[in-house]
Amino acid sequence: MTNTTLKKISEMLGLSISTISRALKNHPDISEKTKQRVNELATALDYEPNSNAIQLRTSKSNLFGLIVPTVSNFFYDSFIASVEEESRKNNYSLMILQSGEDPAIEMQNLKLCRQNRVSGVFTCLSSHTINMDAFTKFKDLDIPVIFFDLVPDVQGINKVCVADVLSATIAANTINEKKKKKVWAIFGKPNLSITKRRLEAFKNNIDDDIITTLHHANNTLEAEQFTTEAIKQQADTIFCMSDEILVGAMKAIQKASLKIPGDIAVIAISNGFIPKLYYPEITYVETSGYKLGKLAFISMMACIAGSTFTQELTIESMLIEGGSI
Amino acid sequence: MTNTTLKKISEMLGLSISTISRALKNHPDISEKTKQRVNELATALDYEPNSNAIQLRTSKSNLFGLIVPTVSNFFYDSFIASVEEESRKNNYSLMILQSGEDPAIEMQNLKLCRQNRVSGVFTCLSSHTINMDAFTKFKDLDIPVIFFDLVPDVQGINKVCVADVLSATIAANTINEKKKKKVWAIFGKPNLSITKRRLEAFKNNIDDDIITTLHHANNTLEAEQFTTEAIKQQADTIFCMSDEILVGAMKAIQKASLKIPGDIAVIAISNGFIPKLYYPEITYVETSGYKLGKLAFISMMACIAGSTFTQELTIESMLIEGGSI
DNA sequence: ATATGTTTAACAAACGTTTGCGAAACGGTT
DNA sequence: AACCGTTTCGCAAACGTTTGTTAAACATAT
Repeated sequence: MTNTTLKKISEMLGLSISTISRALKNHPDISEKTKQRVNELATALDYEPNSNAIQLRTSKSNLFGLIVPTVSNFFYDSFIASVEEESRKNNYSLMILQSGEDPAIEMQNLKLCRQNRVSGVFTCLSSHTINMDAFTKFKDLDIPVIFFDLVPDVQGINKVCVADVLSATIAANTINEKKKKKVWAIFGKPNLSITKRRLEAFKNNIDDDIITTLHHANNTLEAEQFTTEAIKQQADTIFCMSDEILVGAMKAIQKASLKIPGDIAVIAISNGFIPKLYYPEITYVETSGYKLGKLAFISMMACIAGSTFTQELTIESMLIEGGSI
Repeated sequence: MTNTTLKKISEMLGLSISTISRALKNHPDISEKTKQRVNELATALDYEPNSNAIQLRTSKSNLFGLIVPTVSNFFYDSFIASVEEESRKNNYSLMILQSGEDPAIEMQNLKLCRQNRVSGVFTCLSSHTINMDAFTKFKDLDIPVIFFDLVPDVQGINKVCVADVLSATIAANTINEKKKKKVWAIFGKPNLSITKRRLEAFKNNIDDDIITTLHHANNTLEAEQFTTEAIKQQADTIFCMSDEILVGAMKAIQKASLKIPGDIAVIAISNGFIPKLYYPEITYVETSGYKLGKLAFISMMACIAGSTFTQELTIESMLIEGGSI
């Protein structure tokens, strides 16, 4: 079976194509009687407008691109879920692309976005991306770009991020209040700006009389090794900058059969899923991918609506108490 | 700045639009000299073909739709990651839609797929979907549909799923070999066919002399409650049909401070992410979303290539030993 | 009767491509 | 000089819409 088009309907009804088009859009030029005839036949034939034709004619695409290192990640998946939800509600579709931390694929994905004439793109830079040239094309074409999470350190672009400084500060203060003595703070890859900000804020806010050591783990396994070492050194608290780190830390703690928080306390910055898997649940400072998605969408809609000045938005974070400290 | 089009290039070069089009596609009718001139200007102007125009003209969309209850799920996210990867490699884009278990939204999403003239759709039915009428439209339009994971119980459609019977059988056999005495087997929602198949296979394969009780948990919390009860009843093994169940079970076990596998053994059917979060790692029968995605894509490409007969494919599962049983 | 206004609908161009067909331009053969 | 075969390119239609402009039909007022 072939798709029904305006032409098909017009021929069956002996009307012109433009009349059909206007009738379906409830244009005042068309009489009620014809509108009714058209609508009846249209629904009978299951007419569904061809998006490609519409987009070609109107040069409006109602499509957003979303580029992420990988979909399979406890932070990004909730971000995506959130943006998809809003997009659908606002009559947009979402084209999702993964860069897999590969700048070349990232370029290819950006090109795909342009070829599909997206109305805007949400993107999280892979850690290796440095060259921002690719994004100037979007500026030239007036296609809004919203950077989220790992945002580049340049001015004049739209960014939405979690409150790195605030969340690390909250974590530090919580440790202070609990009168801890010896803290191992484990951070992620040292070159990421997200890492730098969290580390800086943590260092600046942790009490001076607490013995604090700072570490960088590149992955879960390294986090586990650091934690094992921390246990040997009789640290009383582990701070984890991210879920990836937390998973490693917990592995080490379970392996050593330590009681939380009696033998050792744990506190993390997290999206919230992982901390709730353990008992007692881990106390964490929430950085919600879901909320970030909502914020990113709002920012996008502002751009679409014509807002010319760029903005840097931040979601607040708050402490979610488990029983781990 | 406005987009570069064939027309623009043709005017600047004093050639016709069709010549430009052919030159860019390396058509033999065009002389090498003109091809070179055209290509140079095209790259200089950053020409990027308008997908909408191409798709309109050729009525080929190079777009797949993917509908899933939610992106934010440890099985679906890896499935999506897998399909996206393959799609990109094969020059297709992916439009991702969430149904949120709501049949109405599911209908809306299917309509969106049709309006965007997708080349095919991957879909996982939300548990409440029963009416298959919506999918007959796709059959009428010759748009292939690949059902995955939770597939409907009807004939003549393309399905890819994990090997439910096999994986439950493997789990049962593992328990048999370990000479366990008292097993609590916790399954998911009773109305799902995936639940029925796993339950049936498990029941049929577990040794008769093992005291086995079967339970249905609708969510993680219920799984936790069942497990607490199991501990009270001194069960020596917990079988978890899914990650959702496993998370609940582990919560209860940690709460009771039991040693795995000494005090209680655990075995699950899982995608693999959750089992590796604990120490010892949980022994599980692998049902990989990633592999399922690959398989689904292969099935899709077969349809696209013109394969007319429908197929039901299954990925094999295998036991991944942790230290939990 | 003509003039004027209102309702209703058709015409045609445009969006950016692809592609079948026709036609210049050119060289080579008799 | 007439013919023919290539090479190289342009013309025009089509994909399915939207939308500005024009035009028929009819009613109302002078």
